[in-house]
Amino acid sequence: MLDIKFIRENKDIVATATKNKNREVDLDELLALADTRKSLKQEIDGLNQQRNEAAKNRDIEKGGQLKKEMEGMEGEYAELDKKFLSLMFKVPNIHSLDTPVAGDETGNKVIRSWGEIPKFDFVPKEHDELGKDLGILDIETAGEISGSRFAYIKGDLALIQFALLQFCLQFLNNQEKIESIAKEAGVSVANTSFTPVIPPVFIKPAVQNRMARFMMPEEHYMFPNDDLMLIGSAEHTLGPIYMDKIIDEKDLPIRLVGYSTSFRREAGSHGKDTKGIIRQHQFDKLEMETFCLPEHSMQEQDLLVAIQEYILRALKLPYQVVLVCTGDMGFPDYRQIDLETWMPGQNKYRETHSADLTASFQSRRLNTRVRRSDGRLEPVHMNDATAVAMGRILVAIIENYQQADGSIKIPEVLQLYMGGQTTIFKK
RNA sequence: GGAUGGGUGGCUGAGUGGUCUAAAGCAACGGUCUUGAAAACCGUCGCCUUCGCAAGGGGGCCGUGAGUUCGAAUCUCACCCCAUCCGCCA
Repeated sequence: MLDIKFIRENKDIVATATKNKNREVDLDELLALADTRKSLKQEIDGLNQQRNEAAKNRDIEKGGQLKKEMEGMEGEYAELDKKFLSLMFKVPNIHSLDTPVAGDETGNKVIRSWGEIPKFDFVPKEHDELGKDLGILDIETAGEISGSRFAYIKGDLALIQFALLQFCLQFLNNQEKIESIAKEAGVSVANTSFTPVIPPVFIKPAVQNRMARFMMPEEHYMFPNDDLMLIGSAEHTLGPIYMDKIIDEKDLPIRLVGYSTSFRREAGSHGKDTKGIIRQHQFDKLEMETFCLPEHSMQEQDLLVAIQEYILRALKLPYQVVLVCTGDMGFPDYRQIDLETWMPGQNKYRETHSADLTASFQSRRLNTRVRRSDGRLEPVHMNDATAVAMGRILVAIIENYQQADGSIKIPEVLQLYMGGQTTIFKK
């Protein structure tokens, strides 16, 4: 959510950003509504003042009269307030100056790439075929047991997931490592390490709403009987961790890394990525969430991207860094940077990472503030970013590390966490 | 799931219809004293919103939402959450 004062004073910027993000909001209506709401509130405040005086003087007659006069006004105000807020919630975040302006994902800009696209002296296969042949991926059985878009990840592939987890948590929890990654990337930020968190996977819809994401209920698994829903990302329960709290400036930045399963209904993506485990109803993800001072948040996002790149480089997976354009970026994002990893089986880059800088957009709605050293209060800035989306990284490893005989080499950095095993063979 | 007790400012905690404009303590901040620090003493000290150049004033907030009343932290109802015990359980 934006600040109404900001909208009032920067109507053009907000209108342009909204249009660039393919959203529609009547800002004039919003501002008019804000004025009406404010003047009605002032009227109520005035009457309340009189009412308070009458009560103090035990003036029962005057009090009763005022009470009658005010009848319905509070309800009217509540109605107005509701309308006002529902419009406020429809205004997307503005975007950064360096965000490309374009209508759809074709406007995304590749800002750098790393690694050589591997050349095979055989026709590379897709991960689902390789996985099936090696007995480490069973989609058929999952289909019978749970339906489409589910899978059994078995044997050495399951071990690779735990190795990935170990590898990432080790360095994310290490200050010196964070410092060296930042230094290497030319980013100047605190070297605070990431606190590992295993968060809840259920969330109250009311709290999820306060994450200021454009929520489509049909995209989530909803449990109305319990007033709960399943999270689509660890970000959903990590972000609200300081809801309605004030953080001291000296305690920032706060960096969390959460490991959880993510659940997505994928209602709007029928027929898309139906093969393999690229798009699942359920996948595990290691997700970073950070809180920092406003003046540090761009650099903070740069650090998160540097960490993502560090992980892909360590795994020796070719990738490109994409600055996501206005038409493709998230509703609450100020700047979105995606990483796309090369998938030889599909012969293209596929999104494996996303880094969202939401600035004060989520924190304002969550009411997570920082007390500055001069006593001033303001919303903190928030960043969230993928560390490892397990499903898709497993796909990338299988496809990039496949050998002519159908076996799969294990990335060197993970071998340590797999008892020194170097290759996945058919058992 | 059953029973009981609770949710009050950053924290502890008093307050059971009107001097609550929420006591007191702790923490924090400023000062006095001191070579410095501690202690002691003095002072400041919630959030949102609105009017005002400012000083300052108004309104709202005691888990959330509705209600009763001239007047609600206090009474009523619903819901949420926490603690303890019992039951069940990884």
